[in-house]
Amino acid sequence: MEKEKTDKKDHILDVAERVFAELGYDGASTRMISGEAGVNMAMLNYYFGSKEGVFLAIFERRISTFQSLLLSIGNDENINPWEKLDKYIDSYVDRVVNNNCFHIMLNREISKSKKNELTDQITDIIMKNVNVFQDIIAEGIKKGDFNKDADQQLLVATIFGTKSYLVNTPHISSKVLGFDVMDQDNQNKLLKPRFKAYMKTLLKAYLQN
Amino acid sequence: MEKEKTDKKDHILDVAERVFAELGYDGASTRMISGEAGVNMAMLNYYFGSKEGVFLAIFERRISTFQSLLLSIGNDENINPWEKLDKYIDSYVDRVVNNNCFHIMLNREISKSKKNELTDQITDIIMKNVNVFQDIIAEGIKKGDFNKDADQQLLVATIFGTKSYLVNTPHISSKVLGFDVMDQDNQNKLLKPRFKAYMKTLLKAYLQN
DNA sequence: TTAGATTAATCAATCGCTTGATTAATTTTG
DNA sequence: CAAAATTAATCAAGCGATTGATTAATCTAA
Repeated sequence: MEKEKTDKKDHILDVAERVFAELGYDGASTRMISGEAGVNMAMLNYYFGSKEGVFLAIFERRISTFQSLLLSIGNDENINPWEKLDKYIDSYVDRVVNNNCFHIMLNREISKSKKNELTDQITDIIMKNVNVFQDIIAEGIKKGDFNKDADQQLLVATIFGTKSYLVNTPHISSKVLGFDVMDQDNQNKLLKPRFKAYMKTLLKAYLQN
Repeated sequence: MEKEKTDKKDHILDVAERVFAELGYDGASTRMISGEAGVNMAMLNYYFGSKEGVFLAIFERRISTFQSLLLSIGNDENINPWEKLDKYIDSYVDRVVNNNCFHIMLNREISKSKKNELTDQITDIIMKNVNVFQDIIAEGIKKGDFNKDADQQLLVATIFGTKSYLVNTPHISSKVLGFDVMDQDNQNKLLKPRFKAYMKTLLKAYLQN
């Protein structure tokens, strides 16, 4: 029973994540989510307290493991900055593409220019990921591996922005790339390897002395 | 009266653009927009027919001149691809940063993964801008100025994605850059020149043979 | 006077959420 | 063990509030 309960909650979160990504937080109604998940509407509030509670539950489910994964790369003292960069890119691309619905949802909320409790929470979490990346760059510059004139901050904008463009605006990026980036098969066979290779080449070109 | 009417409509669109950027299309109510604009709610429908009509009016007001500006750069036969790239970046950065509210609004809508009439219209317009950029790159590669191994498509993702990161997620980018990117003074003195210089350096590093 | 501009009042629809009741599962107790 | 008591899960119904939109009355200006 305990197992089934967890599965059901997980199922609701799966559906909610997709619907939020499709229609946005405001555009998605609790009736729609519960309907597509095949549960009574009151269950959302029973399990998660509120609509915002559902959103936060999706959030918490995704971030914890990802966070520690990236940190372990950043703190690994046995590899040099170039290798760290490669590893970071590989892990980041895999994760972001696999959980694209979540990242679409995430980005939509954080792009509201008016602050609120929710955006503040999201900002804090995202900044941790950003800091790991920035530390890698800073270390590489300090050690003399990377070009000291590189703009660390805007480089952050480039890696995370390029990802956002590909994942968060699928209608555009699909037209640009010539295949459906929302299709899981395309993601694994076409998008991921190409994105990784491109990003490494780009960073190498910019960061090398 | 005719003049005043135009001014009033423009004022409504200014307010609506900002409110849409702050709260998203769904999150912004017609009551809120009319309230902040100081007009009766029914005026929105009187002038623009519907909430979506307001949104589209904002859209039409912004795109036409921008479109032809970029096209004139792309079609200029008196300058080489490198110069075109520089000009494109300058114009694009200026425009996007100046009209950041509009672009936040724009990006939020296009990042809904579920298609609708609105997203289709937006997609078409955006693709025109993208195509101008891509033509410049393709021309440069063809002429031998740019590295033929460059990934044209992902380069599109990088320039537009980097911009999105800086402009559309101001809470994040402000923390990364260390100043408020929504402040107009910071935009002109700090963000624009730095963004332009960085983008040119980055593209040069990646595209040079 | 009259067409256009503006208003307050109102519409039906939908929103998130709560309720009270019912069923299913678990625990307690004799 | 089995009856009783308790808890958890699920449901249909409906709440008040808000949404975008419309109406009809009023006002303004040429």
